[in-house]
Amino acid sequence: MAPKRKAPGGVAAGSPAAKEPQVFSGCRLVFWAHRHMAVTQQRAKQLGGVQQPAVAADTTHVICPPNLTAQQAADKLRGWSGPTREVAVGQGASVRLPEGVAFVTPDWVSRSIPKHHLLPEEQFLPPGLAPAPASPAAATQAAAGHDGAGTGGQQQQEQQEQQQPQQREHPTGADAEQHRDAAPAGPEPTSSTATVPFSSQQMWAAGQDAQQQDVLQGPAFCRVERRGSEFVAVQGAKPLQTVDKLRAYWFHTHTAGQEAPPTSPQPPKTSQLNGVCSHAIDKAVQGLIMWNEALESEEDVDKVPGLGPKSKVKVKEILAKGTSSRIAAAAADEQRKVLTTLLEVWGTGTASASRWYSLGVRTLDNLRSRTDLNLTEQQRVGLKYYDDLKQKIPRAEVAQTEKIVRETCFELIERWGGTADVERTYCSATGSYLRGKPQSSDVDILICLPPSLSHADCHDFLTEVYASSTTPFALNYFGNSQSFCRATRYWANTGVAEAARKYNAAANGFKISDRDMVPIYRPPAQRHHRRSRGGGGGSDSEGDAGAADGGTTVLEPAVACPDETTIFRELGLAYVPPHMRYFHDFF
DNA sequence: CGGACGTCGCATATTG
DNA sequence: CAACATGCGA
DNA sequence: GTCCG
Repeated sequence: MAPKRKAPGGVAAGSPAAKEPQVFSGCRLVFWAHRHMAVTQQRAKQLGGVQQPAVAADTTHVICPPNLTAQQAADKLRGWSGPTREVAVGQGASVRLPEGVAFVTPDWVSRSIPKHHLLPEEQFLPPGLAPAPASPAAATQAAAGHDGAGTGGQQQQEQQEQQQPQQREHPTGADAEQHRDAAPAGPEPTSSTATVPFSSQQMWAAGQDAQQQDVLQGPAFCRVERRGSEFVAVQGAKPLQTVDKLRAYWFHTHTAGQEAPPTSPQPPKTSQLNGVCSHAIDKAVQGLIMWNEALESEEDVDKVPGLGPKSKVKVKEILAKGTSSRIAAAAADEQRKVLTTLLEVWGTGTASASRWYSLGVRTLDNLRSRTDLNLTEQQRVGLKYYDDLKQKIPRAEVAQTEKIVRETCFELIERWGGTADVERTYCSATGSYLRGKPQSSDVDILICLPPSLSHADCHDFLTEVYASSTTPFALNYFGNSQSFCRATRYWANTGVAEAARKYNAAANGFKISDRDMVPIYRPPAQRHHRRSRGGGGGSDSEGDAGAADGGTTVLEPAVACPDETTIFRELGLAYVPPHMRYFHDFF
């Protein structure tokens, strides 16, 4: 513990301060966090916070490591004799915390700064100190700690798949699950082989109350069985390996045999608005996040993979000054601000936003009043419901929606004369909800009719109808986070030539869509000239056995996957349950 | 240095 | 009007 | 912005 060290470089604290809002004035802060928090500490102090060596009567906040356990907290608080409040933190354990002191993660500091005001402390409670639900059934929230730690906490954040930046090193939320998977800690009764209903499939198949489906908690080792049309089975830490494998492959950041315990640098911010560079920047950020050692010297920065010369300069600047000149520049950049706002209108991409800007649009009201811009239908809708669309939907509401749809669905099946194979019906919310997010920006419900009703024509009221043979692919497509989806496809494309060869001697990869998985051949020299645009459209040039684009050939036969586990197996990957299918979503 | 950086379907714009 | 190109979200 | 050929 010696949190009191100055940031490296000893840059005069306060120099950049001049006009910065003193966000933390009046705060008396105790830092329980570690070395790599030096910059955060420094910033908090620059902005008016007063650091204290230990909890005292006038302490307002304790900044904790995100993975702080109740036990650790208790240890650090030994010697505190003031008034306390008791918090039950699960497994019958409880901890006594000083009255009137807020316990928050470092995120509270870093997120409050750009907001220019203090964010609600409850939303940054370290999961280890989150009050445990009274009963398992009431675990509805705190599902994966998100709620307990902070419902949303980022409702109106820039990106919608929030909370991720802390992933790796900060086992909060769903990550906590992962970490427990990897390294079961004391109190968890991992010996139990109980089947844990961690996701909805089991609940509905068993005809149970949909309300209980939120239970993502439970013994770390989920042992899951086949239910309905889907498998959901996990055991041990393998899913994590798969996640890491895909992540490494996707980002090309093969950090030499790194799989160390949580220690890390601070998660960098992502920027939007970058068309082409974003991939490179994501990669650099990913490299930083994966890096498990504190960055203290410039030489340290040079060791991080994925950083090119430009990125290194920026990281080094942050290392030295605690901030980057680019941040101030970006904040002051009018055009950037306007574009960012315009991009928030659904249906608007960089092209439209830039065009409008060049035509003088500066605000949403400009956009509303202009008649010369020819908004698309989607953009009109997006503008009209701008505020509504920014609203997040609480998890409970998604659950309710899902329940209603499911009941109606099964009722309909019955009315249509669906038979006993109704067990092979799928009707569940997917997307971020399935991944355990405390709130969602939309409700995706995937319905797959049972084989006995495969002939049923529902096209007049459903736009997407999946044949039962395609449901595993649909699930895989809709259930995964975007980045996980990308990574999986990328892996299938280029990472499993061997497996593909077994299907077709000419194949060197697979192509996965939302309805099938087919072997493909892609010419090795794909990094070469390419024509204008891929042949997305209908049949063209190539005559026989599957069309192609850029020389890629689609081959036979398609891979038959009766369930999602097969997809993973064919790709040589350990099955990953839906709620673990993301890494670090910037999207 | 030049080119890729995932892939798809849909809606809309442009072109012939 | 059809064929193609672009923009967009997922 | 970075990697690859």
